[in-house]
Amino acid sequence: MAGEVRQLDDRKLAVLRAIVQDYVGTEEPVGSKALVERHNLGVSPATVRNDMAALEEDGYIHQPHTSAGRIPTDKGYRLFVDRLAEVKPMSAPERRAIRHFLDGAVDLDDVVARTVRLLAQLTRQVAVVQYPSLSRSTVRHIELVALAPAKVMLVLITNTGRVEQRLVDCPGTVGETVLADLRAKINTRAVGRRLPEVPGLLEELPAQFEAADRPTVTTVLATLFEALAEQNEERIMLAGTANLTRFGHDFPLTIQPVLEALEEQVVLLRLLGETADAGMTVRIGRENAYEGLNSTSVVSVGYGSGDESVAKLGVIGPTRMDYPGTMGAVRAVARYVGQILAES
Amino acid sequence: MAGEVRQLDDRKLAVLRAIVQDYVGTEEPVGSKALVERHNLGVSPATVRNDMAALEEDGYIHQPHTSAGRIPTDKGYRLFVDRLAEVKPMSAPERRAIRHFLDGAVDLDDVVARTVRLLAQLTRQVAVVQYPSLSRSTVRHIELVALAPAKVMLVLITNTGRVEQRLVDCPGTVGETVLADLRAKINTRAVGRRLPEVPGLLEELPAQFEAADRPTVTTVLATLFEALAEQNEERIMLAGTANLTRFGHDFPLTIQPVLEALEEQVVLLRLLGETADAGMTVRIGRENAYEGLNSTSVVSVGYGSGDESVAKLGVIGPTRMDYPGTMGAVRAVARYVGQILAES
DNA sequence: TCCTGGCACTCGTGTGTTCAGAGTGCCAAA
DNA sequence: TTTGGCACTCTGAACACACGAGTGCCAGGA
Repeated sequence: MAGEVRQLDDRKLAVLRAIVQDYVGTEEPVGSKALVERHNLGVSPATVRNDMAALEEDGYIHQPHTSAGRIPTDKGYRLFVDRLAEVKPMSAPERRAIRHFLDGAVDLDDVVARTVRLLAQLTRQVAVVQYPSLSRSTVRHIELVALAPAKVMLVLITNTGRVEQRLVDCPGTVGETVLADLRAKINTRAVGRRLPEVPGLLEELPAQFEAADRPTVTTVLATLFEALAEQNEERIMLAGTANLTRFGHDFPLTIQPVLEALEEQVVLLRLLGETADAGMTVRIGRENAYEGLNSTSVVSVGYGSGDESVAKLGVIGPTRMDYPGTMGAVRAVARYVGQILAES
Repeated sequence: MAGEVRQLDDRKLAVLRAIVQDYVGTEEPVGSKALVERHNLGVSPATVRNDMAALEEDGYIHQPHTSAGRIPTDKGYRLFVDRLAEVKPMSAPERRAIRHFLDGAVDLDDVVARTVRLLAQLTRQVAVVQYPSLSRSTVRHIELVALAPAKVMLVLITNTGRVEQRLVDCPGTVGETVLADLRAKINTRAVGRRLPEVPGLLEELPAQFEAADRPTVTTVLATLFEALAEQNEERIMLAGTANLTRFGHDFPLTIQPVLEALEEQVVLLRLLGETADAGMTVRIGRENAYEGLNSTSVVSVGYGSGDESVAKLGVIGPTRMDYPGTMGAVRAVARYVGQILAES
């Protein structure tokens, strides 16, 4: 009886669902009596108590102390998300509002900024949006500008509207004609290609220049390759940290590690990096690798201009969050951002 | 006796200084007895009590409740900052560390990112750094790139290393020769000039082109002027919000409005905007216009590559902060950032 | 076999009381 | 003008206590 993996019957699942819903709503441990009052389960409190005892034995719920109500555990939320919750679709007016808000954006920075604010507002939690990644995007244009005799500004423009610039210190003076030639040759080969492929396509380029110019060419190319490869420079935008204070006064001390985690771009990038490419990822409590986020859940999803995702976005909230609503909002926002990016 | 503006004698000032120092250190109201024990004032507690009564009557300190110690008021901190505190210079090792940390930066973004983290760490408070403003900087180069027959990418590079790009939709097809001509003419006139002067210098440019090309030229120029004038797009970087939790548990509820204020770029920009151009600005408690920051102090200062400041930076902390230390750190960091910018 | 009502038990929370300590204000004396 | 003394105030901690919510278990019934 004990320890065995028990097949939970429908009513036990219904009880768990009810517990999660009530606890998310009230933020207070929920007892058997209150449960049968608010949900018409068709059974008496005593029956529910038996089910609760079973659920607790299996680790889905937990009692803070004897004679208190029950609280879902991470495992309980996991079951809820996997089998009991439906993603709650946004209402038509909400969808219109999202659409309208994002349509006002003027450039990539603005799209990301608006997205993250929107997400924070919709979910009333902390929102995170990763800038479209370089590695999946393609080259729209590469520009070389002579700033000084031996200084060249390199500008890389991608199809997602992202611009990277690098200052190149050349070994010698750079002639304008050489620069023009190089610019033309690079663009002919690279435009429209994905960033990671570009280095391979430009390898034979130095050989086409006179020996005297080759050091310059290789220097410029080296910097370009660096810029192309620099995936870890991926930026992230954050909003809604003020919502942390709403997390409830039951664990206000835990707010500090969360704030610390949010300041570490690396942590956030890794967090989003763990998102599956397709579908939505929900990491609950201790499922998160970073221990500062052990009492939070992360809902994240990829978004992109076409079928493929070029970056991730998500929200971070207490494990006790409204999963269906949050997942609905995250999915809807990701979808619309993708559309916006595809249009521009 | 009462209500009159009283000239505070030296000992009263010493008492106020001692109160501020102790309160900042202990975060607890400070009483007369503890005061004479920790600072050798050469008088008895009773005397100090008399002085305290006078200071309270004049509004420099305040009692949370009868029979509690005294706490400095905003006015008290103001007097302390204006007349009693010396900016505490950084030690030589600290200065070296600052220098070394900032020297590692590779581009403007990195300089700002490092600066803000450094400042947050040094002061253990929330740090804010404004990107070097466009209006004070000068044009290093303006580049025009044809992306498509009727699409031009405009890139503006300033002497502070900042890059602004704009996508221009032209009324008709743009010839490469026209573009080259325009690029040359713009750069001849604009390079080295301050951004606000540039529009005036380019006004007569359309007249130098053939009638057929004028719509394109004016469109490009209009976008350029927009980019030049866009001062409110000034960006800000933030770090150290986790330090808010250290603010002390005496007003943990006030953390929310502060977080909200920090999320509003507009608020932060206005905050820094109020900084005097020369010298350091300290805004204490209710001196801050934004009411969410009524229980915080803002220490800010301008920084720049030369003599003039091109942007501001600062820290936000509880009114009960270590003013001499904070001011020293802010000043030192601003100075070194200025140097870094001047070198690059 | 499963559900239900009843009952005794546990334990956290909120309330009221007490007590010690810190700090003050005031006064008279030096 | 400073000082020591003294009575007074008030907060915060510690403690006791009652209340109530919630549980586990058991015996009886469908």
